[in-house]
Amino acid sequence: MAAVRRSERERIPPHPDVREISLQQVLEALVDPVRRRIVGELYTTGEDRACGTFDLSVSKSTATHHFNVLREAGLIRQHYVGTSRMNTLRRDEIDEAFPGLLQALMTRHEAADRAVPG
Amino acid sequence: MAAVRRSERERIPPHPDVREISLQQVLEALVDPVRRRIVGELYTTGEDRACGTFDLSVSKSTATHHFNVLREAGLIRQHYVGTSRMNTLRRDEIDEAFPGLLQALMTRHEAADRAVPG
DNA sequence: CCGAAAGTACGATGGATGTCAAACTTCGAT
DNA sequence: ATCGAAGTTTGACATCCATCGTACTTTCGG
Repeated sequence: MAAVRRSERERIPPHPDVREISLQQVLEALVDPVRRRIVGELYTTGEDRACGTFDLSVSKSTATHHFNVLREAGLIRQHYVGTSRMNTLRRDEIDEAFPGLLQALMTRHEAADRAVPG
Repeated sequence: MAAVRRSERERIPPHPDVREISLQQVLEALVDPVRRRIVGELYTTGEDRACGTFDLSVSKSTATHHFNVLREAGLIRQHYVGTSRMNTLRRDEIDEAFPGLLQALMTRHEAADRAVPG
């Protein structure tokens, strides 16, 4: 018997509900430059992206950690496609919980160095 | 005039220019609940406040540390009045550098626990 | 079935950083 | 001149967290 075929639900840890998202956790997630870059890329492209398609300067295990933090903070939604874990920005829900926050953080600022990486 | 009367300028460390304020530093400053509370009180009251008038749950030396971080991040301006160090929110300048950020962070959110403390 | 690809899990580690107490400085008031 | 109030400075400490390497799991293609 081949390996037990787990459903996607079982492979992906749970996502928090919109009502459970706390500002504290969102800020702790977005204060890290690597995580802000991830969200920035999702924000500008507006499409789902596999973990491996991001231009991150960290190892794979560290990247996994960052995606976990983002998911637990309620910022992204994850689902599997084959061996690839796809990531979606929960834009509408975040906007509902914290109006204007994402836009304020993701807008490219003149003086600010790394607001949104390309 | 016995003692050398130092000017206020000499007693207070320098403040960064608006153009030098970085989003990274602002986020690192505002991710701490104590510092976000300080900014929150300044934001809602809109008046200068001495360090001692804040309802913080930390020691004096820790409070000093937090005010320093906020000043170095460009979020507050400080000046002496007697032995009291007064703190002003640099609201206009922050709004210019990061439009909408302060409002998004300081607005009271329903589900979010401690967006703006009292 | 086998191998490669994409991630995950698990320690381990090094650097920040929030915290405090104690000693000190500065200023206003008595 | 002295005392207290307000803050600062310094040093120590504990904890958190980003990071990595290695081993492991799952899936897809041949």
